[in-house]
Amino acid sequence: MSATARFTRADYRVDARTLARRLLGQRLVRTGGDGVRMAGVIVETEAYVGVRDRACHSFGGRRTLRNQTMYADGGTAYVYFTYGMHHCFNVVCSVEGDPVAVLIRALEPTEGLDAMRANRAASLRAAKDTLPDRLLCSGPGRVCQALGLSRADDGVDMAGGGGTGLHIERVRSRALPSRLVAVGPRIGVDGAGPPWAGAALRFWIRAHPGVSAGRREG
DNA sequence: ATGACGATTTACT
DNA sequence: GTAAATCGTCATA
Repeated sequence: MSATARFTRADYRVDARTLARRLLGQRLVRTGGDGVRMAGVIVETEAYVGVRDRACHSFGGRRTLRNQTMYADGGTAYVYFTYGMHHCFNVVCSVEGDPVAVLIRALEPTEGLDAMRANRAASLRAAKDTLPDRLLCSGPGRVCQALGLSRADDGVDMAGGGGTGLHIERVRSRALPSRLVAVGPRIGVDGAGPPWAGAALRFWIRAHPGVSAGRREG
């Protein structure tokens, strides 16, 4: 079997904007505790550029129990809990001590769809086994739910050789052509105010149906 | 000890 | 379109 190239430590040690752009079209792979492999192509990301970014958890050098993983080395998973019911999954980038990360907002699911559907349907009031593919991973909370990511995965090393159960596979050596990539303001950060609320730090594959609800234009 | 607040999603009028 | 759901974390007292 041919070894699929994984993103390495060096690949992750770049700035958030660069990584957010480069992750589009690459494959996120999650192996659950039961050995079930789930995967999807990353179709929407957001860059959180660090201490100067008012929308970023590490703004002003803030360092707490919740966000300390942002200060880890590039290639570390940062998973946090919000709104009392949802998790969000980020990939820490840059180097240790520089609290920068990329939020994974949406995937196009490609492997383990049954497991994802089971994970997602579990929380829906009307348990539907007919949940359409496009609703499996089209939003940051949905991504975590589908892949079974929680705070237990916070701090996991995605770049190490060992089977941490979470890594990114390089399915294209070149970045997506820019004509296929749309750029716009991040979602849900209005409270940060200008210029950060409106900064063009969200990246997505133009017109892709997997992008989070109502946000694929641009 | 207490109060306010989410990098969201779902359900409902 | 709007509003409810729901709770860990953090800042303030």
